Amino acid sequence: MDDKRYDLAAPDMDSSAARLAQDLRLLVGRMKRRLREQAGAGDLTPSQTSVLLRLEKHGPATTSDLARAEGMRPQSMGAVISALEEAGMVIGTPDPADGRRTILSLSENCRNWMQEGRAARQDWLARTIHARLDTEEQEVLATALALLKRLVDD
Amino acid sequence: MDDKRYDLAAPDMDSSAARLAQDLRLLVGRMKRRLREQAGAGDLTPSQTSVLLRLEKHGPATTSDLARAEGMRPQSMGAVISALEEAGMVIGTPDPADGRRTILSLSENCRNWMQEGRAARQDWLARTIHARLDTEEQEVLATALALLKRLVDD
DNA sequence: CTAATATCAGGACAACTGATATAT
DNA sequence: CATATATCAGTTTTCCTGATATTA
Repeated sequence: MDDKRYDLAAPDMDSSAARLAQDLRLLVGRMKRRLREQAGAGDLTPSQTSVLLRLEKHGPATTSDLARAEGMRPQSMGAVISALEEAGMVIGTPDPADGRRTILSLSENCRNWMQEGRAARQDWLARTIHARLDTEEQEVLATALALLKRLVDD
Repeated sequence: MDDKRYDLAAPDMDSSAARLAQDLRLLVGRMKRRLREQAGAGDLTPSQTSVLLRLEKHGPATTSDLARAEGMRPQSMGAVISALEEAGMVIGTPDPADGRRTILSLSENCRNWMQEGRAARQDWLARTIHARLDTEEQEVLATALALLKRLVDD
């Protein structure tokens, strides 16, 4: 049914997947840079933001839990956590039931910070989505994100 | 309280924007890692792939042109180009009309390589989109990508 | 002289791998 | 002993900033 090859060099052929791939690749690169740009101005890095929102949503977790959830190595997540602990956003307490584990949870300061909306105001991406996309467009984005998850979740 | 999952982080902002932002941030991180993963031994990096596809689509360009198009600094693009020149994929010739410029174009080898479909077969992302998303879903993705461009272009 | 192009040099960041100590 | 957690140390990648030479 599909004897067509994925031939990027033939513009006359229906290669919407290839075009989508290129657009997506470009978008990921730009988004990555944009997020990092914003991180310098007092914001948190994307990884840090993601961790805080995850802890807020799902409750306390260990470094390994978070690494699995974000799809990165425990060592890499360890560095993210260290930065958050240093910033006083996250507190680690030993698990009484398992001496290997350290349970990470949001600090009181961090909760206040979030409740005051400072997290949201400093969240460039959320701010921009809110400002630039209307409700209907946000729905399209939500649908597309679900599709994109299929691509990266193996 | 569980109903206020997202409200904690954004009491004065549309909660769906915050959730979308988190999902998108997570996706970008995972996609970035996925793309790098796939760039194995003889494969190209995402930036390199993007440059080749752009040259193929829009014709010869200078380092600065490409940097502008991809949203990065000329120095950064210079490194990408150097790698592609080293790999024999891209050739630079001086602009006779402007001594500052070097016009970059695809090498004969690179064109053959693309026409043989090897570029596409090595394009994990295009392959995966084709395999995992049907036509309708690809349209949703295309629409969403247009929206996302609005967020990063500015 | 000012602006654009390209490149050299050095740095920051976020991920990686490998090795190790400790607890289950 | 085998497995899981966490961390230390070093590396890689990809982008960045700053400075400089050259040409328009």
